[in-house]
Amino acid sequence: MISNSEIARVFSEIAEYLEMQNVPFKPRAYEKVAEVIEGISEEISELYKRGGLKALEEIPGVGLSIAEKIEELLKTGRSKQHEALKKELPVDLSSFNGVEGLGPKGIFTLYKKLGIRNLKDLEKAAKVGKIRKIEGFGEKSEENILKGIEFTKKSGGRFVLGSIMPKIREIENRLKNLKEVQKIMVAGSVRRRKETIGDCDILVISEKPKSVMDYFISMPEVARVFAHGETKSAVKLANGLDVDLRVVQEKSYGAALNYFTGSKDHNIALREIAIKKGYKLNEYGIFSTKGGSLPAGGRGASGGKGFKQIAGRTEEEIYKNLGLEYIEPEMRENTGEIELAKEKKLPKLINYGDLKGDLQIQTNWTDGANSIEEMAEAAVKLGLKYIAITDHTKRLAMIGGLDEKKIKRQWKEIDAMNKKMAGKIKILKGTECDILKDGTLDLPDKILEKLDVVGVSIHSYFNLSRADQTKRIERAIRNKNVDILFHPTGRIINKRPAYELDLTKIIKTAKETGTVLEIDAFPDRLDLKDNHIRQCVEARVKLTIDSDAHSINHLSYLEYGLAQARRGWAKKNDIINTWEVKKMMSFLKK
DNA sequence: GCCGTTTTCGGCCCGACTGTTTTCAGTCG
Repeated sequence: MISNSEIARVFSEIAEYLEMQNVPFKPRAYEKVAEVIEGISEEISELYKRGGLKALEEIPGVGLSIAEKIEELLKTGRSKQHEALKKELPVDLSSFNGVEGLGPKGIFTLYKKLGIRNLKDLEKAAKVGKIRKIEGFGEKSEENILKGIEFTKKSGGRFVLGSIMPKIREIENRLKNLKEVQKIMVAGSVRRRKETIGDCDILVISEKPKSVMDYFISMPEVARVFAHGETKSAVKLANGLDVDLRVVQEKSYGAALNYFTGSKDHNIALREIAIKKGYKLNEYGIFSTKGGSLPAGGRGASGGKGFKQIAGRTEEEIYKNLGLEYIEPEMRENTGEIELAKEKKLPKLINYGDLKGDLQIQTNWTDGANSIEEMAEAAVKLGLKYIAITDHTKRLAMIGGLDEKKIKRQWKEIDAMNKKMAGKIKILKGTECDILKDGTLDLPDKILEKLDVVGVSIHSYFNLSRADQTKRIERAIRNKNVDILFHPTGRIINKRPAYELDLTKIIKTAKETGTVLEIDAFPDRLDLKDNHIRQCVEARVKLTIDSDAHSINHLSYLEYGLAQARRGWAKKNDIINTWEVKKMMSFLKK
């Protein structure tokens, strides 16, 4: 059955084909629908099975015409319109992704004039100087295309947030230390803490933008400069990350921060609200459009001239003037937060720093790098009050998974360590017990019932059918000794997709059995992911945010799990390791 | 092609920068 992301890809390609042919408005409609579908956690096929065409039309951005195309895709796996467009314009759209500065119009021209269909054709034509001869292109654009091809070959794709964050913070701190910089903030998808980011937007207030820009484009890690202006510069770092720097005035800082934080859809919705109120919203502020006249356009024209600025200094006053509650950056995806903000009914999100414990930690008893004591000491430094030691079990023989005998020996060490560290931290006896193929567990019940924290997870047979995988997991969490399902979907970002499973069903079963689902905070796992988290919160299934640390350096990954929890609209009370150890344990053992 | 406490028809977000132009289209966010 065709998956949500495959459906989304078909629609985004239709959008691009239509864009190439200069069709008005439709591209945006298809593009929007692709984004929405990508973000839906339930499989569209399930939705359709349940409610037919009607249910499809319930999806925001889907009307009758697109609903029918989804139906066609579900039934035949293909779309006639998509294939017709592809036949008419046989270019490999995905291969051009990431060639900076070349969009649908450019691709169209190059196809018509030179028959370029893919990246290889493009490279060949550019190398022999054919592109510069095409009207609308020149020497410079040809050069940029070649550079773009080089970089897509090298990097390509999006960055895992947790792996790129240290670099971003380093640059942020360096800029912060410039005496010309009064204030600095990283905006964009980084501020919204998306699990992967395509680029990084940095905003500063400065009286001397030129010297800030000059410093920025000459940083040692800058590999290419795309733009270098008074208010905006854009570079690519040697690691492939695109970084944009914008200088704004203090009176527009809040508006700019809001604008550059996005998401795009959130911003569009805000602007529509502004228009209805007789305002204009742009990156300079909210402006009254009544009685003013439009400024002359053209190069260098700034947004607000001729209008009266009503707000813009802070984000708070932007939202306030639009009649909205302040919306946290992690929620700004236009998936219902604006409606709630209108009614002043936004949830109070869990805060960074709210975690008191970590319920998944590996040690050198199996594949971890550090001892129980070292992990505990590191946790104390982070301000945690309790941790669970959850080494793997014997099925993972390769890494020396614990059997009955060995885990009993580990208990003795934990007992001794608890004595030694009494008052500083509580170390809980746990396991990351393997779920076997049939859904039974890798340790006997008589061991499991003695543990403080029983986590279970899948490390084998990723290819079972959806029905079998779901049954397997359900059987495991129905074991009365099981407390938590670790990394429930098994995906590794940019490496491995989630195994086939019916998560909606798992959530239902977890609700019934009181099983906690995990938000594994390891940067390339983030499993559950944001929209799954939201599904759990809505179903009132409790969650835990764990680092899955394999060394003392990994404990700080909790931050990234917490960020996803906020993106999933989780409140403090939805997450059991925000509780004191006593309350948390009595919940698990209930 | 979608959508509606201004609309079931007539709208559809907005500005900076670049390259190739001599007034603007394309791209990006």
